[in-house]
Amino acid sequence: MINNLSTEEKIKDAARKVFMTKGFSGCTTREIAKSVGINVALLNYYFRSKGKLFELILEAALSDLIDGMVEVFHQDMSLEDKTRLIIDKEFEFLKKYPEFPLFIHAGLNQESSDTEMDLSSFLGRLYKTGIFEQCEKAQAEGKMRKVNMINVTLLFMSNCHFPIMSKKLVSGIYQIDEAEHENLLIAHQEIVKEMLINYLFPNTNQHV
Amino acid sequence: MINNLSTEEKIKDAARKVFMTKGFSGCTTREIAKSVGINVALLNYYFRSKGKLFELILEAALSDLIDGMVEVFHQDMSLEDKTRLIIDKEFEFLKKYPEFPLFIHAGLNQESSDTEMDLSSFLGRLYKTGIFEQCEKAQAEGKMRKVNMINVTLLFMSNCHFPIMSKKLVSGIYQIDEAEHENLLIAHQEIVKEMLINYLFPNTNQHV
DNA sequence: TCCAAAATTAAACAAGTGTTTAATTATTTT
DNA sequence: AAAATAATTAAACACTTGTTTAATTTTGGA
Repeated sequence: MINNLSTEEKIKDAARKVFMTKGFSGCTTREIAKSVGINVALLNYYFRSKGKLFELILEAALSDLIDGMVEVFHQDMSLEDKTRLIIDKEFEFLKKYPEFPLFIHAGLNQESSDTEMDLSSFLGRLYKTGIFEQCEKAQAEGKMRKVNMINVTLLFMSNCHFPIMSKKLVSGIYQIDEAEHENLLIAHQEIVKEMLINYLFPNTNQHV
Repeated sequence: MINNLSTEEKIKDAARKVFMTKGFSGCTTREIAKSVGINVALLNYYFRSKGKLFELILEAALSDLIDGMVEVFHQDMSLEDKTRLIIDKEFEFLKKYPEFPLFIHAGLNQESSDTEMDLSSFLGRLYKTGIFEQCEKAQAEGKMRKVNMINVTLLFMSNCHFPIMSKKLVSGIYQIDEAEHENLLIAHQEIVKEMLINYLFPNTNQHV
């Protein structure tokens, strides 16, 4: 049993990699098994089915997404600083794992399981950081624009996730190569930061 | 041959519907054929292979995307008005076809064909509208913020496409139902308009 | 050392996959 | 109306799919 967890973890790692790049129906269990160096039956021995394994990976990815936010929200800094930090961290993370957003949104639309995935637990984790109170207070004091928090979430995610997941479309239309697209993202990161801060905190309009 | 084009078109319509919701590897040729009421062989008779059919649908979808932009860019109005109009049109369109953005981006990452899809033709169609000159002029006159046009494109698409494609994630985390999400989008549409106009045209800062 | 439990495999299963072939029906042309 | 072409189908092909079964190997504790 010494290497037990290791095998299970190796399968999860391989599955994550394959599912992320090819999606649920875009790959086979044999492909995953092969990339670990094991038999297909062993995969089902640990995870019962392809669907169960996929759900596990998807749920873990979603958890990672929330973790990233929570880590920033939890800190003791101004909302402006949190805005900058979260955008920087998100861009940094997504550049490393560019398939992440597409995987999550396509994955949630995947009917791999009979029961819809329960995402309600994530809200509690966000609440516990106190970020909502901090925003509420700032809004009451007129320091932050009065925008519903779901809209705020949407603004952040839109402007961080989409630029990464649209790489093929954008670089295809504008005929730019890998390096140019990287520079595009670097510039965009600053644009997004300034735009969101200007919009959400209109009074604190000075540049950093 | 009287109903010839009709059958071909019926297959394309069905394929569009099925591919959009389930993706390339998420559906079967038999499923598409069945939904048209024809034999699988007939599908290949017209389109040679599943991959060819998919490419056709994807390319048409991309063309539609560009068409929507071109239609607005081509008109004789201020950049601010074009901004408002294009956001309104985009939201309206995407509410009708919410699978559209995910289909396009997942589709471009799909390796259904050996050759990468050529998107360079779309750039020409955008150029011919004169939108780039109009922006260049406005930027030279200090009326528009000096931002690379690719970044501008990214800002628009991010804030229009992402809110639609993230429906499952957002409504799942925040536990809101269909109707509430619809209201969320209505509010977001206005937020995006104001935010983008404020950012891109900082001098013309008064509200409409 | 021996044994039971766990880990791993080869092989098979039944169903589904994209695609093709050969035949049949419908339509157009002569 | 006959011949030729186009549209459509049933059936098969070869292969892949997720999953299971039964057997084998490895491992940990008595």
